[in-house]
Amino acid sequence: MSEPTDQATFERANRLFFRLYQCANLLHKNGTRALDAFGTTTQQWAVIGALARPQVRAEGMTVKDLMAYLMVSRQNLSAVLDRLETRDWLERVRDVADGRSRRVRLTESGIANWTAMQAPIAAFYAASLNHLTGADQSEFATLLERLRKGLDAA
Amino acid sequence: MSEPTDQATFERANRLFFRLYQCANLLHKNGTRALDAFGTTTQQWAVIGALARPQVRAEGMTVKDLMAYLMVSRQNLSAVLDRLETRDWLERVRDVADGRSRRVRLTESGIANWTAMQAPIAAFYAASLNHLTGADQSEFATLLERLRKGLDAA
DNA sequence: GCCATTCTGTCAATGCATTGACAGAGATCG
DNA sequence: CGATCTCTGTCAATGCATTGACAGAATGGC
Repeated sequence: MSEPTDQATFERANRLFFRLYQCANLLHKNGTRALDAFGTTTQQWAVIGALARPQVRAEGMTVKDLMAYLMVSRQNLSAVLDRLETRDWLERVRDVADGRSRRVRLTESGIANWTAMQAPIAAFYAASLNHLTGADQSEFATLLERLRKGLDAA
Repeated sequence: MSEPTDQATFERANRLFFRLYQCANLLHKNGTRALDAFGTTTQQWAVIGALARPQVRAEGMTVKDLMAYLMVSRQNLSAVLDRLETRDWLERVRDVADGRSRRVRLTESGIANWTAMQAPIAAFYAASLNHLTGADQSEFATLLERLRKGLDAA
């Protein structure tokens, strides 16, 4: 094996990012379609999923922490939270410890809907990961995490 | 090694898709930032990159083929093409073989800008892939391709 | 020639995502 | 107490992305 040329290195990276771009679009499109019955997008799915975690469910998360967790802007997150709050899936309550913060918490209705969404989500996962073994998926997640670190620094 | 439980399988998939979601957002944000000097987004970058390929550059691509290649909707692509056309980076010319089609082709200005963009793009690639070896990247691209097939079917 | 199909474009609605700027309320520190 | 910083929310602009619906022009089959 000889050293790859700069050109080959560039094209390899190009292929990688192009496929990432395609997968991201497909995730949004088909993920949202999978949750069509709930009128829920992948972004809302991510927000609810974050709030439904066992260690979070009871007390909720501050907006700041949710921003950091999802890595989206405050203005963007605010709009998504507004939509979910309007539907009564979550509520924003003042933090007793710090009056500036608001804790975002799933309502009972939100938890019920999240529970109901598990079946179509599992089906979506199964169909999407059809060509990937369990080991592939673990490796995949590791590579994504390394890429995330690099993208964060870039 | 025992068989993984359904719960573990679900959580592995969950982690995978969440990281994909994060990487996609970071790609858009930081990729666009890398091309800030050109006022070009990652989406426009993808379009120009498709049209700049050697086998395409001379004759251009039809809108239909570009849609299939990028896997985006006609209405979305149309707006992106409008912006690039306004900046005189590309042109839409009638296909001589089929009057319904229009061939989208880079202008000289578009090609010049694409050439100038190569350096910042290479720098972005290098920084983003800092934690990934060449072998990692090849493996990564393969996994993304398998996921794309699954997502397409889902 | 006529009809159906294809290719493209547009209009409208909705939602995601960024940035910059401004504001108010609460916390913190001197 | 007063200045500063933090957390949140909002307004505005821009761009990406989807869907559904309608329209016009060109092609192809019969």
